[in-house]
Amino acid sequence: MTAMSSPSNAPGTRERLIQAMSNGLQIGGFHGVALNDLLTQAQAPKGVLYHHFPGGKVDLAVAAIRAFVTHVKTALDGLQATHGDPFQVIGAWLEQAQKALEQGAFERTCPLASVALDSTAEDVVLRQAVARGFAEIREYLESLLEQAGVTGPRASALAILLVSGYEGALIQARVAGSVTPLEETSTLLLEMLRLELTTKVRSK
Amino acid sequence: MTAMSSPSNAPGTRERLIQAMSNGLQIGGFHGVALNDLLTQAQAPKGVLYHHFPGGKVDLAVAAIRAFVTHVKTALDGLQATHGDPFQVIGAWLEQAQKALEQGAFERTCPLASVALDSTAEDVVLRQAVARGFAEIREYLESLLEQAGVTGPRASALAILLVSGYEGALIQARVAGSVTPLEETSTLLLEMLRLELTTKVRSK
DNA sequence: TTGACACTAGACCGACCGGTCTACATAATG
DNA sequence: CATTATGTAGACCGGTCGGTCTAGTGTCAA
Repeated sequence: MTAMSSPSNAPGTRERLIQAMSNGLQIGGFHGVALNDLLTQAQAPKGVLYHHFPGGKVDLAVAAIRAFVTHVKTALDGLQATHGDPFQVIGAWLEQAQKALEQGAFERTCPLASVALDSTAEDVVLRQAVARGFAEIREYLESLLEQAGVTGPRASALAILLVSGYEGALIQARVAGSVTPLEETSTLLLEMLRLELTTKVRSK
Repeated sequence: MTAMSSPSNAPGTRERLIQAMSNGLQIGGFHGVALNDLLTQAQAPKGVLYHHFPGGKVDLAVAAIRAFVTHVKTALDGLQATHGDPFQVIGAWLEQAQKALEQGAFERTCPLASVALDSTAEDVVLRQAVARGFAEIREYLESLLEQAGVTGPRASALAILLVSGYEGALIQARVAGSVTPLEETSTLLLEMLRLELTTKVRSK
């Protein structure tokens, strides 16, 4: 193995490329982001991209999606460490999303969503990566809800709703240039969750 | 005025272009769709596009967005005519969306969402068109809920949630290649709505 | 030392994109 | 009939895209 670089070292070129692609996907989507821009942003020449990602743009995008999902799960892990109650974890997650939205001036959305929408049926690998990402996040939320006493199928349905509401709210917030859609959606989502949890606790 | 063509006549070239762009936006998004493809699809040469839409691609997309929103509102009007209860109208709307999703083999999504995500901050007109479209749909749902006795602010919040859930569910359904996300989301959304309406009726 | 290998580096290319341009058909208007 | 509006038609262009190619660099192992 080479002296340095591969996994876990400096901000390695490979990682910078992934980071740049992640940014690009959040801002402009898969078709909207130009490879040359990413390379400029990552201070890297063309060849290095082809070296690390033989599959080119698609390959890099898949890596960025994977990295993003990992990032989300890590963030949720962190929240889980500071908040005992699953309900509070989800509340904190939505709150955090709102702050991120404001900080990003409403230009950053979920890369999963953007890739999901501007990919066509031919982009099989891209779609699969997104599908898997969503599934992982849903599973995480699902297990969180189950910890709070919600039964399997119900937890699964609620996890889907949480993701639906979150993604849909981000879309509306972006074009409106306002946090209101996310705010209102979060409030109602949490309201519903609270209702669910108290009911479940009663029946426990 | 010319003998024929302008508004409401044959399937006019202009309308065919709008229709093609609408398809394109639903399938590949703004950046994902090629003008040449649209022209082939609409059996029209380049010049005719420039004639009808001096602003080019953006102009055409705005028209397609407008047309789509009108189409949605018309569809809701139709549902309202056959279903007296606002709750049933929304239920029928979600059901219809599910059928459309299956018929389109999960490739057609809401053009509002796709444009919202693959447009950047520079695409002002595009963003505004989408923002207005979302606002109009929300207002429609809001008035529907108010008819059912929900008070203003609450109706507004619920309208936002409905759109959020709907859009987010479509995204998940698309990449999953399954109606399940939309099914589950719809069920929970309607459940919440029913709870809301019975509560309101009681307090009426 | 030297060969192999991982990585960096950027010039280059064909394809395609959106946009512009000029030419033509049709038909209402004077 | 001539004129002008409106709409149809497609060749053409500059710019940019993603992808490929060849060359250079540093560091291991033999």
